[in-house]
Amino acid sequence: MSYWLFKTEPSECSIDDFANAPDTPIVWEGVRNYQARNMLRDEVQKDDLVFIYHSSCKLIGVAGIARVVRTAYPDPSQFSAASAYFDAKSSHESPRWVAVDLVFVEKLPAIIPLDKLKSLAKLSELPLVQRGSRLSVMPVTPEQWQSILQQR
DNA sequence: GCCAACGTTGGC
DNA sequence: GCCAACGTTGGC
Repeated sequence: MSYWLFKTEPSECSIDDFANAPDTPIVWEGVRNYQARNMLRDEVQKDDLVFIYHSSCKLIGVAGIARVVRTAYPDPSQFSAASAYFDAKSSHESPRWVAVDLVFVEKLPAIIPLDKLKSLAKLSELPLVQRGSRLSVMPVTPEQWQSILQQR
């Protein structure tokens, strides 16, 4: 069992979308970066736990926790011309992008803000707080996971 | 395979 | 909205 952190813009998909549909899998689609894709495809396993991180919004930080219920499969949005995530260079025969499904686990009582995460020495190796890092899917070590959870 | 130009991310 | 940093594209 591994831990992850996934970034999302809450205007697109927020922890409340999970909380409002606690038994409905959320399709985590739209990852369009190869490094992130490779982790989704090759490493994210069923029952892994995921911090849901809100970016590009007023209150930036870790908002809650979700659990993986379906491992990587072809991201449907890449085939949909109407989707913002449409990729004309992908094909059903050889899909370029993958999605996973997540379900709600927990909404944190308060967002753990990015400032706080940056101030924690134990998180210095977490790509999220490293200069220039833009990874939208990243691994979290058990120690980092506990360190973040302690900020609740 | 190099690398300039362009596009995207995401905090501020 | 700005812009630094990074990623991708495509001509050569």
